[in-house]
Amino acid sequence: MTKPESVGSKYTRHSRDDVVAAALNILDEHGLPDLTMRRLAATLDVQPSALYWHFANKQTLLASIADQIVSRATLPGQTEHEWKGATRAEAEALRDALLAFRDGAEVVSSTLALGLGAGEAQKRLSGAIRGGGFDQGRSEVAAAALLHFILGHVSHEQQRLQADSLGVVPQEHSADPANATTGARGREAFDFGITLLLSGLELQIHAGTLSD
Amino acid sequence: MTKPESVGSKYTRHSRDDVVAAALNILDEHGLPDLTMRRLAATLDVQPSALYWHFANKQTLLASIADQIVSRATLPGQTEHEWKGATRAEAEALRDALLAFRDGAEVVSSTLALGLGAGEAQKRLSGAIRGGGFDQGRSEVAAAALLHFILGHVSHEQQRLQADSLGVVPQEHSADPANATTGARGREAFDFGITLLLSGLELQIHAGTLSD
DNA sequence: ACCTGAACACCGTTCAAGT
DNA sequence: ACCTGAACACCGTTCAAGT
Repeated sequence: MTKPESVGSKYTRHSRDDVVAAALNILDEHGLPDLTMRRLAATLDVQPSALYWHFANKQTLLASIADQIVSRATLPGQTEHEWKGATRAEAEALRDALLAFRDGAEVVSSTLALGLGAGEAQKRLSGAIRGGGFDQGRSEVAAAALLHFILGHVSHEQQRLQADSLGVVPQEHSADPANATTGARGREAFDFGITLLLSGLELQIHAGTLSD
Repeated sequence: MTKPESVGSKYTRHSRDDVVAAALNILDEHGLPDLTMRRLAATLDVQPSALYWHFANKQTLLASIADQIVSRATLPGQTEHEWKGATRAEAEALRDALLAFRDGAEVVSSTLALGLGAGEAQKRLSGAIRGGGFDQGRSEVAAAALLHFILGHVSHEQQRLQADSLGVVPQEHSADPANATTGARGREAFDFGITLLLSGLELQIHAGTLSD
């Protein structure tokens, strides 16, 4: 499935999608630091320079990877009708999608400024928020705030996951009960942050200014 | 001032602080991608290997840089007495400190998992929040949420700053009025996000559960 | 206490040329 | 349409040895 058509050509040939799929594989199995152009080329039995026929540079490739990760964030039932529940569901789906790939949050974060990858995520969030009757501008700024929290939280979570697996545990930081953003408490802390933002946003319905 | 004592030795010698100061200089003038160990060594008129006497690795050096950036986040008047104002003031000070150095937010973010650099920031925030009567655990989780938003927002801001300066402006994303996290609207969007989190947190005072 | 010199094992990217 | 081969200009890190 990852392999190309292999029509009677002299050597293996790949499509753009093949490259992205192979990259996602390396990312999930070895992490972002190991996702190099040279290593990716090697797993495809190809010279590193061949990748530059498919992508202008590594940054562009990472953007495509981010797109794939975010696009896998699908809602389960879609049975939510009120905006808070709908927005929370989008946030949870996004968290799950980011957690599904090693270093997923960091990859998506790195493409945020380019409007790729994370752009789709922000659209979903702001769309759900708009269901609450907020205007376009407010919905987008609120969605950006949600997205920053989500990416930061999950990124933190994933950094710790791999720091712990490497045994690089400075002091008590690993199993510290006060550090509520890891492990089983990860989901709890995540929900708490989302709650703060959503209930704060709800108060804004009857407010006309951005200030307090 | 950056130069060492230069007591009659055969070549220039530097302290750990000299190295950090020079690194901060490179960071601010050329950005994080240009902050390499080799380049840093060159500006200090030293071999790259010399840096490894002062720091175990680049990660550790970045942590010290993050510490410096965060420690510069000082409050102006300290005239706030109620927790919301005090917490907002800490958040603003942190934002200013991050913006004071090119790629400052990204550097601090990258050290978040290690508990260095950003740890100091989280302590300040949770300390201010505790003034509202929240227990230790809640204050820390809330501070983490604030910190994730702050780092994500400023990081986004700084990424766009340098993307624009490089002329890499995909489509209308640069001056897009809908993109409310850049330029003059950056401060506004930042304050809005902080408001959402703080007012959401205020509602939690009379709530016993983490859920909605 | 702080640095040199030399090496190891890598990177991303370009570009003419091949099929 | 997709890839090779070869090169360019870099990286972070280690380690014995010097002063």
